[in-house]
Amino acid sequence: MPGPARDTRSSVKLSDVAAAAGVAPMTVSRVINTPDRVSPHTAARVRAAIEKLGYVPNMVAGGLSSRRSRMVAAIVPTIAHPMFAEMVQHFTDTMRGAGYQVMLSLSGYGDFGELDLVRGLLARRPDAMLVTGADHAAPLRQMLTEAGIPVVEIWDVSPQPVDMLVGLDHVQAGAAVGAFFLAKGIREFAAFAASDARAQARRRGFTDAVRQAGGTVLADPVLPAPSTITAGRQAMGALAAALTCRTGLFCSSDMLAFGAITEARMRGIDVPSQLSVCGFGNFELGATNEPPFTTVSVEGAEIGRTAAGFLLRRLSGAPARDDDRVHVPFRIVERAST
Amino acid sequence: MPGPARDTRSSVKLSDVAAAAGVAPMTVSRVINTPDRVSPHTAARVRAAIEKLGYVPNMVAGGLSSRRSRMVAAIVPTIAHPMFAEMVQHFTDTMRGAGYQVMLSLSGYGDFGELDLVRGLLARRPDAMLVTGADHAAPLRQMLTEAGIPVVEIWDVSPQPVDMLVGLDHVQAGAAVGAFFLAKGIREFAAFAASDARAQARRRGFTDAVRQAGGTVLADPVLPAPSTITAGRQAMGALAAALTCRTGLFCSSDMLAFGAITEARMRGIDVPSQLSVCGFGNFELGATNEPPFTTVSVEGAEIGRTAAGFLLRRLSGAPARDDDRVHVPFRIVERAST
DNA sequence: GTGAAAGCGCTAACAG
DNA sequence: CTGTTAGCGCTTTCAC
Repeated sequence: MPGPARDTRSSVKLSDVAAAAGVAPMTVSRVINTPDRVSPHTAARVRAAIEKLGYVPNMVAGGLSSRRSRMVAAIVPTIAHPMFAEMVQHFTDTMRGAGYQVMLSLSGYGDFGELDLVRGLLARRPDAMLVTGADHAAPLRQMLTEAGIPVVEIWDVSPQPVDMLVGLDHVQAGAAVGAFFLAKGIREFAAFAASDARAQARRRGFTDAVRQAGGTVLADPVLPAPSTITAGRQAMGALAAALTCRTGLFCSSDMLAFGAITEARMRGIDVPSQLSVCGFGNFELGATNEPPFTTVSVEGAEIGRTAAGFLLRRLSGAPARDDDRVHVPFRIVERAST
Repeated sequence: MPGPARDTRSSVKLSDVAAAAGVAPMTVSRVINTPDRVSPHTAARVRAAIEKLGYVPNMVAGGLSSRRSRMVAAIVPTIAHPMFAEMVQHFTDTMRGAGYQVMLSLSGYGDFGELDLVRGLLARRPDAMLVTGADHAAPLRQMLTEAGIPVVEIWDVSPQPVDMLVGLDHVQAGAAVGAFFLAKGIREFAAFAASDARAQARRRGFTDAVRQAGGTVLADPVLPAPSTITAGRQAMGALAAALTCRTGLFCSSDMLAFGAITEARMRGIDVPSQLSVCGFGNFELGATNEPPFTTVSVEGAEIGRTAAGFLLRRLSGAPARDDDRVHVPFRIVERAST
């Protein structure tokens, strides 16, 4: 038989409340989960007992029985990035508003052991799952599929999403920045991009676009992920000597752009007449800088809310639909740096 | 009897693996949890079956039975603040390294509904809990105590911690900044502080210290939490006219300090000769700024790791000790702004 | 080293 | 509207 409790923690359980209130355990369960199916009078008595005993329901037991954990798992690479922090914040807020707890996991950059991470999360039987990225290895895709729960992939596009998708087309975003510079008559370019796949996709979209239009790419160094201000300053230091005529610089993150602009100021390179700079992410940093700088704005909050909305719709029983795969829009916010 | 599964998700269970491997369910459980108590040969057979069937253990069931969830709950106000982001990152990393998943909850500033939040988390029967702040209302304290699990409070000090503590003395940090300015011969002061309790404690420590030394506090506006660069710029705009002689400005966050310094530059106020600025948090922003600015450094990473270490020690069965209540050190990092 | 039996605390389904 | 019954999938304990 099962051993004694490992400790005496909160041993008050549903049946204790039931006994105290003089009702069946099931009635207590109903008061907690479906109060409108209990007479107001009984409910009041039960609630008094709950209060008096300090009863905290055991959702582990409830989850085992009902096969619903009221919990969703979310995997993001980091929360140090304002975009993800904001997205996570809104995702968790929306989910909690609907009665779901979010179990957040930080995967770091590099995808090492993402399969184990997902397995560990699925072992907790979440009702749904959010994952960052849409380019998963086959075993991971399979595990996600076989879990039989709604899955939403965010922050990336894919021709073959596992299930739902709230993605951003990073290549297209980079290309848009290229077109933006080209429209200003700029013909020399540089790109600073972090090493992660999404940053590189933006960089590639950018360099491909400007080269196709006959532009020259002076440099496109790969910088460590996650991006830092320091990396931007250093990359700018290295680029400075190569600048001859007006150059369009695209940075895969506002952190890099901020560093680049700071370094340019120190070196007497004028922004925007000698160096035209566009960042990515629309962090507060860029808007309040002097000069405020141009950036690509992506609504992290909207990604979080949309992803949550998709999962909640499915969790409420709605079937899969065509429109639960969306690309989130981005827009170039033009400021004084270009 | 219980209904059919709500869905067909991953119906492969421990007993299926056992059947496939030709052993008892208990043996499969041992292979997963205590592999050294199973013969290598049997273990290999079981592992093959697990692999073949794609079995993912159900920790909900396991948790109900063993009364251990291998999960810890953590509550922080926000992850938008680099200090908390870093702390959370290291806390979760350390915990995961020891086999614990972290369930992160963001409480926002304002403490509204923190009791419900904690109740909801305890319903999941975490093995331990981290909470931010140490000044909790009585019902919350009681709930935490009665949960019977190790609790660590961080980021604040308290004469009466619920259990363990990894705290920072914010009043003392503010006072140290005051002393730092005073030692430079500064006699006029200002403080920009966010409205949250910790920021106000730092502000109070600062203003009390400088007033006690005969200094004058020109202004100490309360700004919205969380702190933004914009708020710092605006507060600086309002303060500018009042500056006469060299003034020491303490900001409760590097965000505010950054905004203040940017605004000062725009207004032709020289830093540090006319305005001496010290921030708080040691964000990358301050180190890379021109001029780099002085700040109070607190190791978020260390708080996270220490808190995790405390919980893990307790979880491994160690009793409460005197030294599981520590104050984390802070230090003033002097840079060009002072 | 391995197995069998007995629940962990809760809820689905059915009965009244 | 309320109660009864039978598990959810796993681990504890004890026996071999």
